[in-house]
Amino acid sequence: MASLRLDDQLCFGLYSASRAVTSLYRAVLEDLDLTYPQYLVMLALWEKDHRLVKELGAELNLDSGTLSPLLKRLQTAGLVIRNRQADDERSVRVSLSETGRALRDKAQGIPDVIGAAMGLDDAGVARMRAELDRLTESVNAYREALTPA
Amino acid sequence: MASLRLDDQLCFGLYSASRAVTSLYRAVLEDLDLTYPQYLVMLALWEKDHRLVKELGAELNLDSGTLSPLLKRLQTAGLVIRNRQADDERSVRVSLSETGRALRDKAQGIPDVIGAAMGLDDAGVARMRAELDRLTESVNAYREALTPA
DNA sequence: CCCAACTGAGTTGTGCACAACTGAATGACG
DNA sequence: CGTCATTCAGTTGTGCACAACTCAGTTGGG
Repeated sequence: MASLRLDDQLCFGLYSASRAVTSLYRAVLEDLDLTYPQYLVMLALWEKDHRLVKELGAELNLDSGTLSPLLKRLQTAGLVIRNRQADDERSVRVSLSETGRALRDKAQGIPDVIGAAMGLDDAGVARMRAELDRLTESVNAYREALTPA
Repeated sequence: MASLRLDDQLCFGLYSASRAVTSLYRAVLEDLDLTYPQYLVMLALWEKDHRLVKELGAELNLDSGTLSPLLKRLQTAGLVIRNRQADDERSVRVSLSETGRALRDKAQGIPDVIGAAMGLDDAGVARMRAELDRLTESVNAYREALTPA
């Protein structure tokens, strides 16, 4: 029987760590005028441009309720362009603008800064990453079993 | 030189894990009509009742901008009571109502459910918790060095 | 061919997080 | 003692996250 003590709970550690990292990103991303979720979208697009909103949602696990306004803000900032697909008018393709592509240079140093802040070597990062992925998968599977799909 | 690839980044793993766990809590806490941050406040109060808003903020790392409306909602729900301190009119003490204290019984089983969903034994939880705490501390120290306090 | 079911993006409403601010209460100090 | 800085809770405004919904577009079955 696990206790209700705050200190014992892994979830609170996770929640704290996630907020600490987001807070560091806030400071680091100030230069680029991006929020952390916006940065994640840019990362996805720098890796592979011209994606459907649906594809971005699948990669980042975000629904249209989060992505639509976020992408609208990125478009207003001049970083991305949105076009309805001709062959399927329901879909919207998101592409980097020239400015958006250029911003990648300014972002080059960010992963190293974050890595340094975490104080982990490559092996430590890889191990923790693997553990977190396993935990995410386990928790999601459990939740999906609860919620009748 | 770390890459800008989304898959490589520990931060994204952390972000995903945190959201997955919160999502599971959403399902589990539905019965109690609590959100996850509200549940954290209740945990803190079940552990030690009659706390100042400032103390809750220090324990949960939340400022008044988050806590004030959250506590107002808990009060509206009849779970807590807020009183200005007589000896220092700036401070507000938060106490459990009878209903709030009673809710603890309904919450007893939650940690075990979450533990089961994570699929970790006690040692695994303890180890991960320790790693996350170390990471949080490291990241916060780094960020505080960046931001001229 | 038609229509019912489904899909994809967007909107609305709620509740965090957090920065920046307000305003009252307290404390420090010259 | 007066005043100036600090402290504490609360408010305002922005941006996620997510549920629930809308609505146009597409698809599949009869």
